Amino acid sequence: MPEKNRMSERRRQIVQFIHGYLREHGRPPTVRDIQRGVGVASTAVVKYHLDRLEKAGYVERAPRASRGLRLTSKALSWLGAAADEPVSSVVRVPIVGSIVAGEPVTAYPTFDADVDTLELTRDIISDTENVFALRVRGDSMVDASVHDGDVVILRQQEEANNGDMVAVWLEDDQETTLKYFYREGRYVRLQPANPAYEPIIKPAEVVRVQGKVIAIIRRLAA
Amino acid sequence: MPEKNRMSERRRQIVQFIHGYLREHGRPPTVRDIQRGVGVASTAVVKYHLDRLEKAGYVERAPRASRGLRLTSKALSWLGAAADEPVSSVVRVPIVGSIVAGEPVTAYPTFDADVDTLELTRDIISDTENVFALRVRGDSMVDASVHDGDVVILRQQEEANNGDMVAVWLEDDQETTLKYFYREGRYVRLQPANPAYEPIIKPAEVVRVQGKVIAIIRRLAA
DNA sequence: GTATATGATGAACGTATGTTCTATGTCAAG
DNA sequence: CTTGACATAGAACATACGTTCATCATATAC
Repeated sequence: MPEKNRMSERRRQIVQFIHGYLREHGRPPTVRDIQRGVGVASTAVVKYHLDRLEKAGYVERAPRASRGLRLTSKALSWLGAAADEPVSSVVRVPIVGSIVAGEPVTAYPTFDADVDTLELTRDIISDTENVFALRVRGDSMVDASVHDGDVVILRQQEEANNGDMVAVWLEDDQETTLKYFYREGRYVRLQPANPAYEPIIKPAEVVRVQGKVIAIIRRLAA
Repeated sequence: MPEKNRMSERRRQIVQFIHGYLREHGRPPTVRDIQRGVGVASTAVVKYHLDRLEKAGYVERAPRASRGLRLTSKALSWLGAAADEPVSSVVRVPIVGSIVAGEPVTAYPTFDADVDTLELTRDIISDTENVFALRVRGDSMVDASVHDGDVVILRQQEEANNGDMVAVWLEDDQETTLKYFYREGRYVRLQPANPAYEPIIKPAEVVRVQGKVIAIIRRLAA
């Protein structure tokens, strides 16, 4: 079976060329620049790969604008070109996956090349140690306060204080959920943000805190 | 006596616009972008000033190439722009104020020095035109989906499409609120995100859209 | 006055450039 | 063998965009 995350050599070539051209000329290349740069005979080939790269989130484009091309942070980190950005209060955070009912959050990963990343600034997260992001998928662990498609930023930790919003793995239900955390003796009360929902009360030993939510970002259709 | 190094206001405008455009879009502007940006009626005017600027060593151009334009270090230092800041994906957005019941959102401000700003990355907002941020204060216009302390990112616009989340000023109630927008004939239905709340229905003429919400950021206690 | 430089206008013109369409070859899955 | 993704080619099209030109107004210098 073909590796799912393998990006074709041609695509890597193109991203690399764009990056080089940008550094050299101070403007993005045209489709035909890329065509010559990577050595293909048709502009349609370039267009084809740019479409794929855009869909994969490596490139953003301004339709019909000449040189309307920009590399995303994902592409830059993919190139290992993070050295591009100097000082900057920009922080790159890995998106380790999605919250899906039935699966635990995977262990905090090393910075693999093709881990999806999210760029944030220190205006949003002040500290970057052990910070990671999760994309919320589906409604299973969601109440009115967190929606499908939201990105939650978490700091990895096993303990939580009362009132913290945490991602927890429930051993017995075999699922991850986002809730407010309250310790009550040998039990843990998991309180949905929406007061209309009933709290979940579990023995402490089946509740595994995976991380504490430090920010929630919701992007609406632009 | 006119100073020898005095550069016309128009020229300063143009250099400034190029610099801003570059930071926002990651590519140089076209002649027509500049034309609109500085408000002249003919592309020939832009060409004229670009020729002068090139001769004076403020810009370099690649003849006949679209967006074949780059600012020299001379231009950058002239602008007081700290050296050659590489095109960054960081965007600074003004926080124009808070949403408070009883007050309209102030008009979109010019970029004053002492406006509070928020740094975001393009991973969060892709476009920066007319984007501003509001801090949500109090609960008066809030439902379960937006909380006190949240920051909402908006693009300023007077119209809205059905389903957009917008900030609207209600003439008769004299207050601003965040709701989903639905046009229904001569009326507008303002739908809270929380289905448990009742929609507000108003005649279209008392509903003034102030901007469309493109992102919501909630920071929890670190 | 007559010059001369500066700044602006509107209308072209030519080509650079993104996009679309049709067609072809390869390769793995069924 | 057929089917369907993937990659490529070539040609044509529509328009985005740099450029040129003729014209006009307003200064300052001679």
